[in-house]
Amino acid sequence: MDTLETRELRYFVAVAEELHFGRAAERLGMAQPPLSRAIQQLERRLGVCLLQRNRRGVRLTGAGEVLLHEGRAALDATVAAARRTRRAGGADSPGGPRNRLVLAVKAAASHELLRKLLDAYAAEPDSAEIEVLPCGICEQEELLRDGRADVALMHTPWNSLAGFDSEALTTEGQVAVLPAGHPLTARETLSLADVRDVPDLPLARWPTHGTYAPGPGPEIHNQTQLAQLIALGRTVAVVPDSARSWLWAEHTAVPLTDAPPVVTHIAWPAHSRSLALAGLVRTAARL
Amino acid sequence: MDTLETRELRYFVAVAEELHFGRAAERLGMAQPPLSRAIQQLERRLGVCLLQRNRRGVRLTGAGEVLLHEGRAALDATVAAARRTRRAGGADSPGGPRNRLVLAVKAAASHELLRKLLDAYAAEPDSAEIEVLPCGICEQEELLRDGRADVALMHTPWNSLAGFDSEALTTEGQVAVLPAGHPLTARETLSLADVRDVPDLPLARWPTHGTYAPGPGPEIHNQTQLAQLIALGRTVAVVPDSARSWLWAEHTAVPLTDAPPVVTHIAWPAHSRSLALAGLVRTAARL
DNA sequence: TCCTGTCATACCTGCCAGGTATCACCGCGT
DNA sequence: ACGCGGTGATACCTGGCAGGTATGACAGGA
Repeated sequence: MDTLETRELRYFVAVAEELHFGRAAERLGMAQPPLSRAIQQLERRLGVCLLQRNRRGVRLTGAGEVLLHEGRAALDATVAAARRTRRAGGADSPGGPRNRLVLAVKAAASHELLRKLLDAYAAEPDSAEIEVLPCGICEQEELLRDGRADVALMHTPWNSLAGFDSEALTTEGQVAVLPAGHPLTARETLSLADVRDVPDLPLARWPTHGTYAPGPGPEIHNQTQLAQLIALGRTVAVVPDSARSWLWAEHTAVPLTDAPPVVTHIAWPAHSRSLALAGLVRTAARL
Repeated sequence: MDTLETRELRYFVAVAEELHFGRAAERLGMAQPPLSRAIQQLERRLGVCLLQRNRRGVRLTGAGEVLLHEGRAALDATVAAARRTRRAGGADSPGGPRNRLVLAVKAAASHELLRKLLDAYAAEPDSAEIEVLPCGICEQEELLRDGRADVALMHTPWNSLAGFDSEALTTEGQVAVLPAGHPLTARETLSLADVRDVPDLPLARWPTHGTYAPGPGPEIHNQTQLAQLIALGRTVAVVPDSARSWLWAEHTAVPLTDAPPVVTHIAWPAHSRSLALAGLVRTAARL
């Protein structure tokens, strides 16, 4: 009577994202009419108008926006359930599942810490196998939510810890990375204002949740690309202290006095009850 | 292909909870054979054995336990989606939905704070209507998760904030509530050890998530009952400072030196994006 | 005014969810 | 040893609904 089926949520989210029945149907691999009908049924069952059909496109109502957000969360939870169940599948005897844990890490971030963590955890008795899943800049939240990962290393203020349990591991300052020999490298320290408006060196832009903030600087996709652009004297970047480990000879790092500190956390879905995860977190907290 | 339907999750959770196909089918209002078949299909689709069918009952495998936990979370998320969408339904124009917020509060806890919060929020411009939903001792988490409530007042260390966003509002100490005239009331302060083992006054037990820890003291269901039992000289209780407001003449409160402080939080689902909620939280943080 | 793009309607069909009847199997009493 | 009760699995059928095709209604633009 009043329970939404996953299928209906999938359909609605597709339509709400495309704002176009035809394209949504194509994306779902079905014809448009049954999709229209399914959405109508959904609206009737909920007793709520979700979409405002003006000829020439579709708009979300307030209730539609709510269902889009809540429905996405619910869909994530269901695919996470399927994935985690499959993952737990191989080992079976209730005694020793010998779980695998998938750990999501921003590529090249917190490398030292990660190495220490993996070594320390492997030395524990009964440690599970850890699969390291390298991911993009802000992808960890999504990976945890949809079950592709069980635990992640996150970095505030870039990642949001909302909805996860977490434990802070380390705090570090940030540095400006400049081309070696640039006039600013003569200074002992810099402020954010100093590097934000260098005329010849626009500040590099990282994607936040897949999109780039507008600005003059180049759009950076990975660390190597960034290193190269800095070495070529085309840009300047603000990165955590620990990034010094991958700097080149053509780079110079200058500490920033007023950049927000970067805190590395280990984070996991709040409802998690895995013993292996608990062990990993305990190990991390002791580092 | 690989997406779990809500129906399948409902079925599996029922079987996993009952550990009995017949009873689960009855609970679901269906016959047993289709249920058996549905679970088999689920196992085949996931490629995982979820249940160990020993004649004479059923047991969960490791993967089954994972799916039970994750599936419950996913089901909660879907019913929450439906409920919140319905609730957002009445008002429609994208401009002013005039939302209602449902606020879950442990009955009689933080009464003063709640009054101040409601008054302050009502005085705000554009404040939404707040429906106060009184609930049991540890029910708030469940209400938030399945969408019956949008926001709650919680009290650590009793409530867990895992999976929610929250803002701490007040901190208070705890007091021991004794029958007036009891020898211990002569003391200025007490320690937990003092009240834990009073021979004639066993410590009252509150339910935690629906179950009572074992112990000698009486099982308390509500505050009136507790007040009466203390007044009759049958038990002693440890309660937050603010509970002094409902004490009787036959009660005496003595501060405890080593009880953990009680922190009142306002908490809400981490992914919430409601403007009305944001306003309420802002008001609360300013109190 | 036609044409185009959009969503809704009408109607049909095949599949699958669910029901009934029954089986296979085990434990347990006598 | 034998039947009996209780368990989950199998076989088979059927109705409803998900999904497809064809087409309509309607708005906006040239």
